[in-house]
Amino acid sequence: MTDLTIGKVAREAGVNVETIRFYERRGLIEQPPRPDRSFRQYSSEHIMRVRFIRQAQALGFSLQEIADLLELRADSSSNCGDVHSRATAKKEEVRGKIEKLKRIEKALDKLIAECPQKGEIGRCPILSALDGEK
Amino acid sequence: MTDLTIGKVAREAGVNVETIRFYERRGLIEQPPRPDRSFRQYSSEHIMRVRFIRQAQALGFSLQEIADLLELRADSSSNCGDVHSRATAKKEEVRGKIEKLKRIEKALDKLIAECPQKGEIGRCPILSALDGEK
DNA sequence: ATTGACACCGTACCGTGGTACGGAGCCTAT
DNA sequence: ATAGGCTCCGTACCACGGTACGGTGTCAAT
Repeated sequence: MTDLTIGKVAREAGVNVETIRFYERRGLIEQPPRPDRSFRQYSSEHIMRVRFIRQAQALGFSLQEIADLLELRADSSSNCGDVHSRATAKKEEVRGKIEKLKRIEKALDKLIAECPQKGEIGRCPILSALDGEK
Repeated sequence: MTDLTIGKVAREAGVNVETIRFYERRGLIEQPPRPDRSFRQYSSEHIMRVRFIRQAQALGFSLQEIADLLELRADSSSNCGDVHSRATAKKEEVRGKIEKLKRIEKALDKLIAECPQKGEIGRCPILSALDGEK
């Protein structure tokens, strides 16, 4: 029951087997014991770990940033403020991306409004707008 | 004066020489004439083309999508509505990204609010939130 | 004992948008 | 004519987050 092979961990965590090995190479997952240098023997902790990674990814953290978070957690000299600042920085980054996308949305809106939706392509105001300028 | 080498085009358009050649390989830029198989001889049209690409990129279009736009423009049977629909689709895509980022921002906000900013890492509510669940 | 399913490993490949490298060729001015 | 600067080309490399491949090894059940 407790003999978790890589395939079971992958299924439980909803990822591919190769992804587990990939995370291991990246140092995101602890090396599981391997008696007789045979198959990796995982524990349920490992499943948690993979889920942690996926949850953090869903919040926009890169694998490197996730590695940093995991290192923080493992280091008893770190405290909650360290994590707080990581999260705040990420939030600011996300806000920045939103602002940028909003500007793009506005620009597209403007172009779309100018377009008559018919007429020859040569006079398309959208394409013309993309043409010149700096 | 009109002998535009690749370097001049690159400077005028604000990109690297390699980028021009890269765009050419991708079919985004017409092959310029090359008398005697010597250096590429560009026209000011080429500079416009590179600027078009960069403007479109700034609006979130991928190089493939830009290639499609350029093909539309070159095809006399296409009309302004085709471009309009491309722009509208892109806008929807951008809106979707904004929504996703907003959800991430909210989730981060929630976690940040829960964090006491001090205390041992083992009880960090942010890290705990990332741990379990599906 | 054999079969089938899984695990092992290194390495290559995917898409995205370029950048960098290195040896060769060419072109212009001195 | 020779030096410096630009161009030529193919190919490799970067980040990012995986995915795929192929040959071999292992394990459990029949």
